Amino acid sequence: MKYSNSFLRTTKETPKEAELISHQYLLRGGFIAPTAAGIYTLMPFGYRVADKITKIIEEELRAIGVEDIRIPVVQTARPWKESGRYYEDIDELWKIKNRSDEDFVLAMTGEEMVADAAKRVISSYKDLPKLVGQINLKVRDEARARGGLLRLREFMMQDAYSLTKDEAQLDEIYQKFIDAYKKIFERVGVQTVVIESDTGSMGGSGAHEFMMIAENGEDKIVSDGTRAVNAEKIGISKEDELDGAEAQTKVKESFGDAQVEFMRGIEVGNIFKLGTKYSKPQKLMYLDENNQQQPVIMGSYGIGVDRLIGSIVEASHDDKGMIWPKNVSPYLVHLIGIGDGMQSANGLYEQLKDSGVEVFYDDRDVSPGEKFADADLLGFPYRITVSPKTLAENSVEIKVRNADEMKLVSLDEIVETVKSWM
RNA sequence: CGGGGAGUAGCGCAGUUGGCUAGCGCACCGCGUUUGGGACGCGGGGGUCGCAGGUUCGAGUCCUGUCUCCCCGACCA
Repeated sequence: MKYSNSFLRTTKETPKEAELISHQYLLRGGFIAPTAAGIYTLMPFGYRVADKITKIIEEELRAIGVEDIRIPVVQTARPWKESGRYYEDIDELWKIKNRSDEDFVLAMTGEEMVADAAKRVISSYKDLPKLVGQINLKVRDEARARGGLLRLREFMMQDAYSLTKDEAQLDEIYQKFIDAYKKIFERVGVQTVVIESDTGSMGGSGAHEFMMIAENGEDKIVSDGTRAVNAEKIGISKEDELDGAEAQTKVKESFGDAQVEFMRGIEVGNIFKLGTKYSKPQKLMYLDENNQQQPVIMGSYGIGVDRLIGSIVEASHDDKGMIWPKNVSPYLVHLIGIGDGMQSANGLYEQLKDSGVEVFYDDRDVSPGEKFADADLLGFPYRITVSPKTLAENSVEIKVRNADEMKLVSLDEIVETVKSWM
């Protein structure tokens, strides 16, 4: 893509609404366009990152046997009334009506819909286990959206569901998801820890969260080095309570005399052992080996895709801009032409494109400084500069975004060199 | 939902005790000069000052109401 053709405008100044560095850079780099609190239009670069994350997630989940489905974003309230959650006064649940005054809810999660659909499929223990999932919009009427992409009212989320006959089968699948999630976060370049968490309004017998440790994360984590829990789970919620006697007692109950430390984190994934919380009231049953009706045991597994984008930037940036991990960067190469180097840059752009390289080409007639500043802000892994200076050596200059050195590579070898990065 | 802050051009901001044609920087358009770290000159375009009502000869400025956005907290599948 050429800069001059792209739906892109970067800004030098930081929009005043942005406090967090990820929010600032994503706005300045034109990755997102705000529309309302917590609701953004994903611009081309933002879309490309989301797309890459999506593909990585799909690959890893298909590898453990998850089958793709699509759950409605506009959901009839009937199953929600069956499960009881419709009446539970969940503030985040966005309730709407159609023109005939019938009740619907927007997709806060998909448990009810999956349980409902599963009734068409499951009748015997021989039908279990089953794994289904999707990557689709979620809508939650959050009391307070914040931090750019870190807490949204509408967002893309991967949510998968397991249907099993008993706890043993659930445990086995639960562990598969933990392993798959670890691979996903590793591939997108985010370091996470798995912690024990509260089940919240999801209900069920257990839950874990994947936390990216970050100073400005919303969640508080208590860890003794071998085991970590969400502070919420052991009844600690306020920051200033952490050193208090009450908090110390709660820590002791959970950790004994072990030395603990407090950390903050961003929750990028969350998994639940739902048990029969949905299957019982919604009557999702199967017939066991002894011809007895049993409720299906469910689990659910989610990753916030948009939040992950924000988290990656929080974790990977410098004072000039973002630093995208190769696997999720909008483009691999940021090509810059300077002065009389433009002609050759045009040619190189076509060559790279023809070779299947994801290359973004700054073909604008603006000063070199502006192009370099944009390249730093946008943060693609490799910058290639073609200028009279490099052409005098019959070469181009390569700079890796997260390293200081630059080096010259001859024009004859540059395409092959770039291909070796793919 | 409680507390705090803010709405003036796409973005960042100024606008005195109410006063004349509402300004500045960036961005944008035209011409020219520039070309390795956000260049320069000259000339331009763009505003119902969040919205509604009120006070006044006169409101961006004062009063009332209302909407929206941001930050802290509560909450958080």
